[in-house]
Amino acid sequence: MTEPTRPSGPTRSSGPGSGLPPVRVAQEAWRELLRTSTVLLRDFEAAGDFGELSVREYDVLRALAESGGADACGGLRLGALAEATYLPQPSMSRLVERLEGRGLVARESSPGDGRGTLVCLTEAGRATQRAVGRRHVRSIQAALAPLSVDELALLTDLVARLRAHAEPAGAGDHQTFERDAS
Amino acid sequence: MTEPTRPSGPTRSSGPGSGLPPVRVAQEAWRELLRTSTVLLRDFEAAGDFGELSVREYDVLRALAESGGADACGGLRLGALAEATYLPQPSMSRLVERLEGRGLVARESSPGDGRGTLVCLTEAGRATQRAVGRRHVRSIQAALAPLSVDELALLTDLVARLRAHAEPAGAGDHQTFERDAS
DNA sequence: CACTAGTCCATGCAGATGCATGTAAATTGA
DNA sequence: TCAATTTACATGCATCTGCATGGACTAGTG
Repeated sequence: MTEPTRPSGPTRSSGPGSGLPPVRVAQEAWRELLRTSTVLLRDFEAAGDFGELSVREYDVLRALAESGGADACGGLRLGALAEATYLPQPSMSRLVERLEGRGLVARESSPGDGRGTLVCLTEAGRATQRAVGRRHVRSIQAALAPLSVDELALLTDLVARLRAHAEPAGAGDHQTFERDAS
Repeated sequence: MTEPTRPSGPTRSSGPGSGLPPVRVAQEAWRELLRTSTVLLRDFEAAGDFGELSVREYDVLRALAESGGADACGGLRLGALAEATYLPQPSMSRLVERLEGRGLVARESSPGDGRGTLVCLTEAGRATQRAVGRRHVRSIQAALAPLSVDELALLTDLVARLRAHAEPAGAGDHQTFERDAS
């Protein structure tokens, strides 16, 4: 919604400039970016992509699944999980607690550091993550179908440049690591 | 994070094709889109853009400010507000209740329909919205500075096309109106 | 006009969220 | 080696959220 005032909305901007004040261009871009990600995420949830999981819960399972997985457990420390999902540490603590209660992850004391907690996927957790992941991937492809592969690559490049320039992460606390990296 | 399998990350895609499987291109685009909007929003909050307001509260004040404003009150019905901000109606009811308690909005029975509630900005609410809005606009411009005006217009166009294709809104309930404008 | 159905918003209640803080383990320094 | 500091999680507590439901009002039908 919004931006109805100008019938010739900015959406049609194909040529440079597009004729509206530069100040507005940035606002427009941010609003559309935020709204689109909100709406798509809402649709994914409504479509049942995540089954019995919340988006955040799925995010945690996925982060664990992507995290090496080679070791005996291949899990992640709680702090790393919190960072990876941009969630405050206490929230992650509770979230993991609930996932553990449902048998999707296991907590074990971090080897070498008695303070740390290593969070690992159980087999059930891995299976759930895979099932949800498959559904979700299909939804994503359907949702992004309006753009060509080249356009998608371009979009990715544009937003990646924005994110790279954003607050260098962990401004609050924690050490700031960028694991892996796409 | 993510996409560990392929060392040559997709981020470098500048030319067409970019050489990675089309399936992955969509996933990459969605993840980067979601992460970027999340991180930027987080930064805006951390920077204090919204002052004493939560993002959702600001969103409500802005929706009201943009809604005509010509009439005696120029407010919006509660349902319209809920739709405009993609919030469930009961949540909006509570949110408005709190904003009213803080003197930022006023509720009055909708004229012509005894069921409806018209939500209006108070003078304090309008002033707050303007102050926050000014700060926020500056933050937005700073955050989007890495992209040229043309690139921003392009980005807006790409995401707008995605959103246009998404679930046609009001899939749940309510009528779906597009009132006014920024 | 009575009656059923539909719309709009508020509320009960259970669960999720996050800030401030507490506890345990590791690190530093004398 | 031991106190002081720092790091890593966990927990108390006060909201905030949202689903299911309720209450008030309007619209549609005979």
